[in-house]
Amino acid sequence: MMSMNSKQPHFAMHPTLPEHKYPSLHSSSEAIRRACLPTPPLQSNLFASLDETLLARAEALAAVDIAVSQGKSHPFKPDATYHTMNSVPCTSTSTVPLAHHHHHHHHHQALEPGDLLDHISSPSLALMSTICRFESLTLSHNNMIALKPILQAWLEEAEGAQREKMNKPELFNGGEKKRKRTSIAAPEKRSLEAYFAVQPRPSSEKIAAIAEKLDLKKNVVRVWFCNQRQKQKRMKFSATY
DNA sequence: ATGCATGAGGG
DNA sequence: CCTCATGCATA
Repeated sequence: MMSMNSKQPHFAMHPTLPEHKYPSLHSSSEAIRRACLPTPPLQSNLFASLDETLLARAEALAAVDIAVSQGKSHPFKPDATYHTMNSVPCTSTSTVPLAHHHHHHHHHQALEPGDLLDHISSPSLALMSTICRFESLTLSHNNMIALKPILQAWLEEAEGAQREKMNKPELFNGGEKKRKRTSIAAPEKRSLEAYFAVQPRPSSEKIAAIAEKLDLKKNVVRVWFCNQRQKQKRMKFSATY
């Protein structure tokens, strides 16, 4: 109905530092992406390359509580033949466990590495959403391929960062600004979809006209079309398979 | 789980 | 300007 978009011109002014939480992930992202581009499009072997163990390990790290509680009382089975060593005995890894199941026992032992794991290695909400899209097939093919090494790298980085994180004194804290997400109302969204159906790539002037008609910022409309095109491509891909 | 936003890279 | 991968906020 009305313009519910209460957004700031943050694209015109971003005074503070972008704060990279995962610099290693960022830098490796581009490198891996470019390294994966010249690879032949083997879509048939897509899921063959997506080792279940990789996702399983990521999910296990995401729910450290589970892995910890099980890791403490890890019973070695003499009859089990695990030469691959990375088989985390977590909860069968069906889907990403968003909830935190705290099966913490009150062990009064002297030192427990589990207590360390309990406070760190939060996989960050960003990575979580990526994992979600990974599993819900809302990622492009190239993206999926590129993500496999990234996930692998993250696993190792997380292991190394575990002790560093808890020693962190939280140096610069206080200048946190939340990004506002514009909410496009349903009627406006339906209009945009109608425009998109006839012209998925409108010109700058057309975008401006649409923006004025719907009482939205031009950039909001432009970004909406960009995102809509991305969504369109993903849907085409997932419809193929 | 998904919608809007950002940023790098390409043209 | 775009696409593409990804992040952050939200329903």
